[in-house]
Amino acid sequence: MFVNNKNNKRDRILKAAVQIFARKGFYNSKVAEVARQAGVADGTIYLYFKNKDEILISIFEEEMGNFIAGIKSEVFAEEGSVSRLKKFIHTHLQFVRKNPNLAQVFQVELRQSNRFIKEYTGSKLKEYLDVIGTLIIQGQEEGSIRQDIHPGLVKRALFGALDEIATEWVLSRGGNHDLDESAEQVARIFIDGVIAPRRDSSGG
Amino acid sequence: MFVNNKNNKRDRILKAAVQIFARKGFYNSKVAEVARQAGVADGTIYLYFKNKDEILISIFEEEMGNFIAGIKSEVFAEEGSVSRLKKFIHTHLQFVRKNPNLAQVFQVELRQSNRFIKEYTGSKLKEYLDVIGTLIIQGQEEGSIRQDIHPGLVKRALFGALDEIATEWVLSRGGNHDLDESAEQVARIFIDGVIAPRRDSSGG
Amino acid sequence: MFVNNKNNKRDRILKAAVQIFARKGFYNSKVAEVARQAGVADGTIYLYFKNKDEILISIFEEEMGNFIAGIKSEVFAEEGSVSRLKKFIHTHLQFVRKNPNLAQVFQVELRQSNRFIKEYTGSKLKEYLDVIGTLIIQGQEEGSIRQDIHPGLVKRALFGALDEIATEWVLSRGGNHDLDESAEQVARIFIDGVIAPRRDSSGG
Amino acid sequence: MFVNNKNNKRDRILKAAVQIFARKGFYNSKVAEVARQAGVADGTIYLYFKNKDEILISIFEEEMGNFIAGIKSEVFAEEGSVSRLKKFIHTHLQFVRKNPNLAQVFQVELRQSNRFIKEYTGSKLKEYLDVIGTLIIQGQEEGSIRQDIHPGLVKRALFGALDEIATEWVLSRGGNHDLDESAEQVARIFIDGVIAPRRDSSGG
DNA sequence: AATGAATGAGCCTTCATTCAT
DNA sequence: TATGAATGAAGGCTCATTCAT
Repeated sequence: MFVNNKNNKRDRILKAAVQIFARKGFYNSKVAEVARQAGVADGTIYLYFKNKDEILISIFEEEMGNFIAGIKSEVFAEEGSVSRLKKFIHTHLQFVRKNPNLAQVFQVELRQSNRFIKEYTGSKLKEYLDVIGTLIIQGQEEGSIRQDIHPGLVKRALFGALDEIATEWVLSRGGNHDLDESAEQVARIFIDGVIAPRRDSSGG
Repeated sequence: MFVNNKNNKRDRILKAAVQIFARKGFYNSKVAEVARQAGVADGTIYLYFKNKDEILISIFEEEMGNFIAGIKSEVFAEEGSVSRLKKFIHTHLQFVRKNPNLAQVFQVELRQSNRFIKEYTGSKLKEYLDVIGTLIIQGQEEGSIRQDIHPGLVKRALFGALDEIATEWVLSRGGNHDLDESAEQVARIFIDGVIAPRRDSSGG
Repeated sequence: MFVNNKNNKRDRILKAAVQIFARKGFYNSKVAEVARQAGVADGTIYLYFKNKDEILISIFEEEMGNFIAGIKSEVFAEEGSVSRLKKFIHTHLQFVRKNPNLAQVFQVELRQSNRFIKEYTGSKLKEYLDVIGTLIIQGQEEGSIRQDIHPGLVKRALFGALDEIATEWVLSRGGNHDLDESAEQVARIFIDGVIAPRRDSSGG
Repeated sequence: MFVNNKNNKRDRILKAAVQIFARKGFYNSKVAEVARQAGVADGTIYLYFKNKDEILISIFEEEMGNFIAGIKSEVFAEEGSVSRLKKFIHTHLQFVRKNPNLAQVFQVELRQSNRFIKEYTGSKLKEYLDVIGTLIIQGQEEGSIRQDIHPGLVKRALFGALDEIATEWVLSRGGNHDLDESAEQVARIFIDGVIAPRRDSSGG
């Protein structure tokens, strides 16, 4: 789908970087290692990326771009905001399950680049969070989601919850639990809350 | 108020490190800067900490220890699991608001230490998460929290949500929103869900 | 004359190290000084040598290799073990006279590297000592050298004597005596002994 | 004999230094280690010695002083220069055998102190070498030692030979040979030479 | 005289980046 | 475009020495 022969080498570098960064962490990965893994010379890296940080940013920008496009089409194929929210949650964690190295970089290593955190306000991250925000707003408009919560807050809360669950899964290398089941649970919590249903309320 | 004058110097180093790490990031902070800020010689640092990583770990271990003790006493002073859950959420974000530097270190810099992430399975972090877990289990026992959710999942989801909100607040230096209001919202979402109340259920 | 232009830089570093180590001593020489003297950057050193100790080891290994080859060809061009022994003694001290810096490193600085002394059982040093050992054995076989001395002991004793004389010469920067005359004397002592010839033995 | 209760602590430091220096080498021995081994505080060392080098110098000066006095009385109890020379050789190597730690420091570690080698012209070492020199001169005067060798050269050659043999013995921790037998051999070589006796010369 | 906590100068080594080929 | 040898700034850590107690 995104086969681009012209940027063959650039892609190889990016793939190599994902492997290395995931395995050793950003700060402990050497540019020379990425070059070796990609099968190019050290200097070649700098023909495609301004510096080490830019490799990380590019991984995020480009892979995240693909992922956002994908999750959007999945989510908006559903009908109704609540269904779409469920779909979002499942798709997010499925992506993690299917791309553990990339997820490791997203979850953990990305945060180790100061330039990323401090300077990169993150159009892509913002765009991703806004998918959630949009869902919430639409739900509020259609009446299926309560009015007294801020979309901007929900999107952070939901993203944080998914992120933490993904991080734990990634760090424990999937040992601890089933991500699909986790998705089910997160959906339940965010949609219906943790509170026990009030029996008497339906009695009238 | 500070009990131990003996560890005066150790404390000063720790406080200084929190400042410096928060301001410049762990990897961009020099040991010499921490020393200068603490008013000690470079070498003195190594009388109290084995290496730079150990300073970070110690910040976490010790401050987190205090915080956990504090939040536990606050939370368990409340009656009922739902009230306790609310209290937990508010206290977590209040702590962030009152200790922005420390929060910055917890939220962002701590994750830049490989030793922390890879080796430190984190008894303190686990202990903190288990406060939430315990609340959920007690709520399930007393019937106020639904049975079909896993405490282990809720604790991750709630911690992740709070963590993400705190991170955004810390990175935007509090510009974007009011953390107390955010706490209110998170409580609402986790307890009651985002779904709109079913009108007919109340039988009116 | 210098065969390999390729290892131009490695050679320059080695030459520079000999100069610096001889002048200031191994432990008081800074890698940066060697680099400056060699006209390369600090980091370049580490493209050719794993660490500071390895520079010292390499000096020994390579220069000693050349020297051993040279002294062997000189010595074995002579006829008869006694003549060969004389030649060995003279050649050893001539080398010292002609390469005072290198000799300084061999005599003094090399012994300051723990790795050298403790770990380096020294194939080259052993090889050198064995040149003497071989001479003695051959002399014993041909009857020109007495049977009641151990070649392994003679080689140590002779090497030690030459070494000490060289060290004194090196440390006094040649001021005290003429090395060729010293060689003559050492040959005399080791071959004929210090004892006065017995007059009556010649049978009058 | 040299029990000096006043300098109890100074002695303990010196003894400790011999142990530590012998075990780990001068440059790899820490002053703090010597202090611990001696059972004193780090700072106490500096009440008795100006700096680390001075400890080494003092070991040499003081132990060497004792040793020189001892070897002199042993040697000059003998009659005749040749016998005295033999006695010297045996006593030197016996001392090594009986004081391996001290010998290790003399043979190896002492050379690692630049101040020692460069600045310390070594009155004690000179005094020791002069014991040999005196023997040779007396032998030449009494006619038992040949006139055509320089006492100054012999003393260096003999000291170097003994030193090298001792060093090997010390580094191999005595495994390789018997020092008394070595002494016998060295005496034979230095007195009679390595050359085979000329049969016909005595034949008349 | 004794302590030992504190000092801080010093240096080896790493590694992101450059540039001549 | 591509190379990879060369660069050199930067910093964590050590340890001999000091000094207030």
